[in-house]
Amino acid sequence: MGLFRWGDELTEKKSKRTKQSVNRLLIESRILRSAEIVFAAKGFSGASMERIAELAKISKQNLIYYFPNKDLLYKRVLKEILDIWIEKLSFLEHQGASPEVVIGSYVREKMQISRLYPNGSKVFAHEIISGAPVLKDYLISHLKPQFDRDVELVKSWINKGLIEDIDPQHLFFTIWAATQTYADFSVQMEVLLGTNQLSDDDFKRAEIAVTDLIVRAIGAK
Amino acid sequence: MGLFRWGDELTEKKSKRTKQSVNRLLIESRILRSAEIVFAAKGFSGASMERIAELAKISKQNLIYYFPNKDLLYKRVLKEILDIWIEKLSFLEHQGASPEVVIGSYVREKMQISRLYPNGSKVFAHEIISGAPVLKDYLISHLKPQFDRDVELVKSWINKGLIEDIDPQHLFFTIWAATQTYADFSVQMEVLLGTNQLSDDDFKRAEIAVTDLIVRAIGAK
DNA sequence: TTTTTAATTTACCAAAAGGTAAAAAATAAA
DNA sequence: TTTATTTTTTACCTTTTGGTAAATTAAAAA
Repeated sequence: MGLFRWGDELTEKKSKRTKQSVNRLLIESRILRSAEIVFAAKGFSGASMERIAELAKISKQNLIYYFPNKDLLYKRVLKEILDIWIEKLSFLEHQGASPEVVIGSYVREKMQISRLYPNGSKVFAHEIISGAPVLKDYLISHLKPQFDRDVELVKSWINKGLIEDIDPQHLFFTIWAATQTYADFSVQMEVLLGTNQLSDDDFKRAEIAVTDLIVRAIGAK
Repeated sequence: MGLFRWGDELTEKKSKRTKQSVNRLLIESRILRSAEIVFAAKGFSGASMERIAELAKISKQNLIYYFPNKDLLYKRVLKEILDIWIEKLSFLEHQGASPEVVIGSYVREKMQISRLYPNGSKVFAHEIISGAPVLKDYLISHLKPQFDRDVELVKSWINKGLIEDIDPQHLFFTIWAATQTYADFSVQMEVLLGTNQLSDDDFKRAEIAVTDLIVRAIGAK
């Protein structure tokens, strides 16, 4: 929670749960969902406050009442997806478990996030592709230390002979890419699989395919 | 060449190689390179003609003289990267070769494209993430048939017992994602690897890591 | 019921955007 | 050298954009 200082101020004014404040939270989350959709489709620069307001079914001026400017709204949307990742993607938690189990569950978790939060994932992708103008500091201060620790764990697996001698850093890059792509590039997949929208079944198959592939790639013994 | 009808008209007016027409080609390619950078950084909607012109060191009006509108310029940039992929990424060419060789060289080729044409790759990524408003038809008419053929080849490998029983479609998705990510998400990698820019050495290591990983994953025998 | 606070609407605005139109300058062809 | 063509510049124009300011309405607290 305290990880970010991004626009939380707005909602954190010691809310007693009045009818009004509940309604405010409702509207805010409707706005955030709309913003997520628009940012996912257009990136930060391409998104317009007008369009976000329209999707949220309020006026632009009213949107600005809830989120005084576009930057703040964008940061809040980014924060949401990062919080989800932090919550659900911890590598070190099951430190005792076997590599196969740890990596298997990590991959499955990330696949599920791609399915459940495709828009957040896309917003993140736009941000990184665009050079991470907003997130760079976060990547340095939070992601890198965790990454370094996770890499060490994989190295220890290699040293114990539990998995093949793989480059741990690039293993992570591949896992992230292979799972993230089910959110970001879903349109391409839909075309290639000849479907209108990736179904639960498509995702189930994808999850199995990717998990198997990665597990086989590390050569867990 | 005939694959696209996107703005080629401009350059295809039976050019005799006069000093002028050579200069024109020079300026056009300077513009295309600038456009690629701006589209890569901001996506279509976020890019401005003004900024592209500025990078190309001409006036906006002059830019419009060479490329009458933004759509056309965007399509030309997309066409460039697609042409490169078509030229360098043919799966069926070495049909006789072993799975390991075919997939290995495919992965290596795609990695090199990510290194040599990161901006084109990013423009493509923005386009797909945004729902492929421009490229959807192309994906259906050109990419899907090729994809289907490539999938059949992998299936035949499986049937002959040359590789593990893998879902071929998702294998391709993973290969694309794992290689593409070295263009699209390079900023994140730079942070995590603690470097300012991915070096040739980083790319060499990445190429080996990803190739090994995929080859091991298919369990080529 | 009156006063305070919160939410919404109305009215603007300056800057940036993608372009059009036409004149001026530079180059090539006759 | 004159004429035709290509390139560049200058001057505008409309629409969209993010945002301010203030008035109005709705709801909650005293």
